[in-house]
Amino acid sequence: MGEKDICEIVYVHEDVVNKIKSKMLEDEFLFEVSDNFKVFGDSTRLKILYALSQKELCVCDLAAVLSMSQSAISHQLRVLRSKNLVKFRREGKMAYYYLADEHVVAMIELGVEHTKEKL
Amino acid sequence: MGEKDICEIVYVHEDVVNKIKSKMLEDEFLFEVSDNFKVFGDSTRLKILYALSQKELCVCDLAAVLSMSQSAISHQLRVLRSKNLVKFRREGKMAYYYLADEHVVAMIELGVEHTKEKL
DNA sequence: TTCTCATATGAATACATGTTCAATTGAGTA
DNA sequence: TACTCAATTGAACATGTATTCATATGAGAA
Repeated sequence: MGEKDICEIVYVHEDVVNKIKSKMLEDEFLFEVSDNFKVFGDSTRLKILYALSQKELCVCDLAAVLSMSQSAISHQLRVLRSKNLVKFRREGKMAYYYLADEHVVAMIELGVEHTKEKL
Repeated sequence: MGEKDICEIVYVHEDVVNKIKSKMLEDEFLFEVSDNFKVFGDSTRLKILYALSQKELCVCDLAAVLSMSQSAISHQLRVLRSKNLVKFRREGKMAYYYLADEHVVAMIELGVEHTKEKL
């Protein structure tokens, strides 16, 4: 009886727990959702995304705008690419990055809104 | 000339960079926004929030629903409290937690929506 | 008071992650 | 070919953070 490391069934509201459990989304799915939020949870990446929401920019421009090293920016762009939040096109030696779609803008705007409201 | 650790001004699109720089939001503000996203960027916290969006629950119920230790849940609830995403009321020995406001629900829903669309 | 039990907390551990540094790639040019 | 330079990449380092374990708190019951 009772599961390890968890409070014993005896004093849990078993019916409520089961009901909520049945309503919960898949663990794997919620993990994915949180993983998506995580991308926006770093100020460097958020700045990059916000800058790109104004105009497509090359890596070097982004480095200048954020006052950070090209390498640091490039590493973060890699993350953003892997999450399909940004795309890029090559032009000569340069790589111009831009936001993948409108969802990204919507997400940023919601975050900005909610943060403003709490001031 | 040129800033340390940043690509030299010579090959940067100086005009573009300055324009974007002027349009950027305050560093401090964007840091705060990313910090807010970060709270949703952990699956345990997201699960807690999602569970609470169904019904207010005590710590022990949450532990049972998530199949995690009471201590782990309590630590995360502390984070959620500090970010004003959840509130709680005491009833005897128990502490019933519930979502602080509708913004939390809206945020979760947006995250869920965006994640679904990418499948 | 003493005991039980739901919750909270502090320290320690383990793991994840952002940045730097150095080296590499690859496109353009001489 | 050799050279330049924007961008990428890998390894190392430092920092952050989630969970566990042990303990403390504090309310209710005996």
